[in-house]
Amino acid sequence: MAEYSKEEIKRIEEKWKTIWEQKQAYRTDLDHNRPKCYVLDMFPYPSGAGLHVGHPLGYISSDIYARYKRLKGFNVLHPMGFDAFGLPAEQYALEHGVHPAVSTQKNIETFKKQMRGIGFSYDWSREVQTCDPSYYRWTQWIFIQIFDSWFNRKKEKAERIADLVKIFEKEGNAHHPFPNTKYTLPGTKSNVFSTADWKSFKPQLQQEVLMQYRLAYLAYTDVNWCEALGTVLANDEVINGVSYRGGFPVVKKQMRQWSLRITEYADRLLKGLEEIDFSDSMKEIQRNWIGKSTGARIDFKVKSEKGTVPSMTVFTTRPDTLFGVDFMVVAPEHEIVKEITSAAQEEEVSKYLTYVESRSEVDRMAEVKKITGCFTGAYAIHPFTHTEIPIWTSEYVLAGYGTGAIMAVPCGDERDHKFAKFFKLPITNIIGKDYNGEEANPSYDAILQNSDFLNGMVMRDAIGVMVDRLEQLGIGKRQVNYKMRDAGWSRQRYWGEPFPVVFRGDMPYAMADQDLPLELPNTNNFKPSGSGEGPLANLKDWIHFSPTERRDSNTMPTHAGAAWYFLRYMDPHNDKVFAGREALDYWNQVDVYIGGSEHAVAHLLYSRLWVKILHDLGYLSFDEPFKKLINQGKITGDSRFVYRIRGTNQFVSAGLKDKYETDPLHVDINIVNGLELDTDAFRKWRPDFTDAQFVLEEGKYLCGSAIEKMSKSKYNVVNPDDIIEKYGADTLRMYEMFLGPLEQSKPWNTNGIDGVYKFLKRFWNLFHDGNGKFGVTPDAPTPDEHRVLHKTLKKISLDIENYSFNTCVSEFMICVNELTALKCNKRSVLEPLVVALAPFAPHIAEELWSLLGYTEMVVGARFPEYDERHLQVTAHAYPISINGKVRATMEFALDMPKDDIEKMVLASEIVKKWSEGKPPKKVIIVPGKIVNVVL
RNA sequence: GCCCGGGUGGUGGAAUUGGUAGACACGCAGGACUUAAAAUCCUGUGGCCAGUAAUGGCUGUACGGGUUCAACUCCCGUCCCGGGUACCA
Repeated sequence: MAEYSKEEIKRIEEKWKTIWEQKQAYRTDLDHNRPKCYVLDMFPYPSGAGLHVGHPLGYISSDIYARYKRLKGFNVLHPMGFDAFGLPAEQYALEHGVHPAVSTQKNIETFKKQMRGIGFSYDWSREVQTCDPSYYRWTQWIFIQIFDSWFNRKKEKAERIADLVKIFEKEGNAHHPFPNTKYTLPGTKSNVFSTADWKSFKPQLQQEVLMQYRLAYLAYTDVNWCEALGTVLANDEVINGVSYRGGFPVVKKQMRQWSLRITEYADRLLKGLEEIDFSDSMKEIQRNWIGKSTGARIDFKVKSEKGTVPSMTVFTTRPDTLFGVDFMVVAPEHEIVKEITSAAQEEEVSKYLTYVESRSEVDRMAEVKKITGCFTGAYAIHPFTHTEIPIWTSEYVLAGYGTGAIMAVPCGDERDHKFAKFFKLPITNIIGKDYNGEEANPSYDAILQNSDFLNGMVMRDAIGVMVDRLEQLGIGKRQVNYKMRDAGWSRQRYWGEPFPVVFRGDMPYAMADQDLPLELPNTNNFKPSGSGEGPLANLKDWIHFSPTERRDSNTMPTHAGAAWYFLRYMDPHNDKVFAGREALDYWNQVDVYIGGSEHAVAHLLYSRLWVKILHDLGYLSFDEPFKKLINQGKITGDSRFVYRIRGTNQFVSAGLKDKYETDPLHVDINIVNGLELDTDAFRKWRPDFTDAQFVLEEGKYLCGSAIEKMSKSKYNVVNPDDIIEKYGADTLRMYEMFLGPLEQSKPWNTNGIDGVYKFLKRFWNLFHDGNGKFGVTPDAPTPDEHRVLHKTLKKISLDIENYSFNTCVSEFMICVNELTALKCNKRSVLEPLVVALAPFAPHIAEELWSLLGYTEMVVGARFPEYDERHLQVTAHAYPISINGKVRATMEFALDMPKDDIEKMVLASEIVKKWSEGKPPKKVIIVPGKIVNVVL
C-alpha cells in the first residue's frame, strides 16, 4: 500500500536524504565542458534560536533555482556556510560562561540538522565557517593585501605600497597628495614633500606617511563609543544615536582604530551599480549611502580683529547663488572659530562651544529642528562685491562633511532661511518673484537677478559659468564630495579575527604569510577592559609576546569574514592561496545572490569593495561580486492575544474585551486555530493558567491578532521542523513559495497549507490506481494531454527564470487538476512532469522517478523542453486598424495554432471581408494585440 | 520633510506588461460516499438587479480627473500603507 500518507512521506523523505548524502549527489567540481551557474544564499549567523520559517524562504528559492539550473545542464555551485564570528555568541559567553567556540559549534549543528530536514541541495563539502582558523587565515591574508596597498587616483585603482615608495623616491608626493586634505607632516604646516624630503625622513616617519595612503590604516578617529556594550560601533550599527543592538546611548570618542579607506572607491562603487542587477530600491539605498554631490570649493578672504587668517574655504553645490550669500557658517569644531572670534564675542562664543560639547549624539538627533548658533565677530569678504559677510558658527554645519564651513544663501536653502529668520538676519533675494519671502526656494530653474555677471541666466546654467570664473581667478575649484565615511574596522571584542600585524614602537607591520593564521588565543575572560580596549587586552602574554613587539588587542568586525566568503566556496580547502585562480576564473561572479535587504549597505558594500581591491591587485578577473541580487521579503509573525481581566484569572473573548478592564497577553500561536483559542490547551500551556476562566462569545474564545516580528517572547514563532513533522519537507517548500511573491514581506500563517499538501497527494495519485498500486500506461498522449503538458512546462520554466515561484506552484495545481479530469496516467505525460516538479518537491520526485524504473536519480535528469506546436492559442477580437486608422470592429474567438503563416491567412481573411475585397499588402497579427494592416 | 515601493473579493494572491479582471489556493455554502465523523470527490462563490430556469443586465482593481477603440496597467491630482534616509550645504 503506497498512499501519500504521513508515514509514507517520512519514509520517502528520509530515504532520499540518506541516498543524497551517501552518493554525494550535490557535489560539484570544475567542469569546463558545461556552463556554470553560481547560486548563493547569504550565509546565516548561527544564532541560538535556530531556524524559523522566515529563514528558509530565501534558501528554498535559491535551492529551486539551483536544482532547476542543474536539470537544465548547468554546472551549479550552490554552497552553504556560517558567518560564525559575532557579538551574540560573546554576550552569551558573558552571561552563561559558555565559550563562544562551543556555543557556536552547537548552534551550527542545530542549523545544519534543520537545513537537512528541508532537503537542500547544498554541496556541504564546500562548507565554510568564518571562525575556523583555516578560513580566517585568508581573511587575515586579504587584510594584509589591503594594508599593503594604496589607491592611485590617477589610475583609479589600488596598487602596492612598494610602488608608492618608488614614486616618492622619484618625485615626492606632488602628484599624489594625501587622501586626507587636512593632514600635515608632523612639525610643519605642509602637506607636500619632495624626493629629498622623503629620503631625509626617518623610517618611523616614512611609515607614518605611508599610513596616510594605505587602504587599511590606523588613525585616531571619532568613533561611536557605546559605554554599555563596551565597544565601538560602525556607522551602520548606530540607529538614531543609539546602538542597533540593545538601544544603548552612543557617544563620540577618539581612539586609534583600523579603518578601510572605502571613500577612495566611492565613485567606482557608484559606477559599478550600473552594470549589476540589483533592485531599484537596493541601488537607491547604496547611492544614498555613498551620497555623491558635485559642486565647488570657494575661498573667501577673512577679516578678523587678529587678522591672522587669510581665507576660509566652503563647499557648495550651488555656486550659482554666490551673490545671494548673506552670512557664513562654520562648524563649532572647526579650528578657525577660535582664530577669528573677536574680543567682544569671546564670551558668547565660548559659552556656545561649551553648550555644543555638552550635547550628546542622542540630543542632537532628537532636536534636529532646534536652531542654535553664535556670531564670531569676524567677516568674510565677498570675492566679487567685496562686501563684508558675517561669520557665524552653528551645529547645523557638520565638521566632517565638505570643509566644515558653508556660505549661507537663505533665499535658496531652507536651513539657511530658518537660521536667518531665527536670528533676524537680512535676506538677499536673487530670484525675484520666485522667492516669496516666507520660505526658501531651492529651484534650479529660476532666473537670476541681483547677481552681477550672472543676471538673466537660468540657475542651472549659471553653475558652470560661475565655477569657470572662480577657477580663472584661482579662488575656487570644481569638487565632488561624498557622504560616505571610511569604514571603522576595529572592534573591542573577543570573538573575531585578530589583526595580523605586530607593532614595533607605534607602527604596525604586516605579519609574514607563513606566520598566518594569527590564531585567536583561548581564554575564558571575555570582559571588555572598559577603557576602550577589547578582551584580548587582558591576555598580557599574548599582547606582549616579545620584549620589543606587541599585538593589536582589537579584532575585526563580522563584515570581514563575510566580505569574501563567496570566493572561498570556489576552492574551500586550498591551503596555498585564498582560492585557486582556475576555480576563481571558472566560477567567476555569483550569478544569483539571495538574501535579506537589511544587508544593503554594510555587507554588500564591503563585499563589493574587497572584490574591487582584489581585482585591482590582480587576484580576480572580475570586479563586481554579484551579478544579480534578490531580496526575499521578511516573513513576519502573526501574533495572538488573550485578554485577562485585570486582577483576575478570567479571560475575555476579543469581541467583548471593551466591556472590561483588560490586559492583553501574547498567547502561543500553536494553541490557537485561526482566531479560536483551544481553551483546554491554554489551561495546560502554563501552570498559572490551570484554573483560567473564560468569557466566551457564541461559544468560542476568539483571540486578538497583530502582525509583528517573529520572536520567542511573542510566542508567534513557527518552527519549520513542526511543519515538516506534520506535512513533510516537500509541502513546506512548496507552501513557502505559494505564500506570495518572493520579494514581498508577508505574515506567516498556515491557512493554505492543506491546499499544497492536497496537491502533492493528487500528484502522487496520478501515478497510482485507486488501491494505491503504482502503474502508468505506455500510451501516446492525446492532443489535450499534450497541450496540458507543454503549457505547464512552458509556464514553469519561464516563471523559474523570472524567480516567480508562487505562480509556478499554481501552475502545477492547474496541471494536476486538468490531468485528473482527463484521467491521464500515461508515462509519456507524467514522466516529464516529475522532472519539472523535482526542483520544488525533490523527495517525492525522486521516489516517483525510481518507481518509474530509473536507477539514476532525478537529480541527473534533463529538464524537459516544451514544444510550441502543442500549444493552442486563443485569439480575441479587437478593433482592426487599417493604415493606422481604426476602420471597424469585429469579434472572433478561436483556437489558433500559434504559427505565423496561419496567422497571416487568418488575418487576411478577416481583412478581406472588411476592406471590400481589397487584399492587404502587409498584416501583422499578434494574438491579444491590435491587428495592424497596411493596404 | 525627502527618495523608493505598494493599494485588486471574506483571505493569500493571478492577469501574457495596454487586450474577456479575480487564475490557483484558503475559507464559506450545498451535495455524494459513511451508522457517524474524519478523509476524499463534485457543484457554487466580487457586488447589485431581473428571471422558475438555462441565462441576461448593470457595476466593480484606494479616491477624483484625463489619454485610448480598449486602462488594475499610461498621465495629472488626492488619501492611505510599507521600506530607506535624516541638518551632507
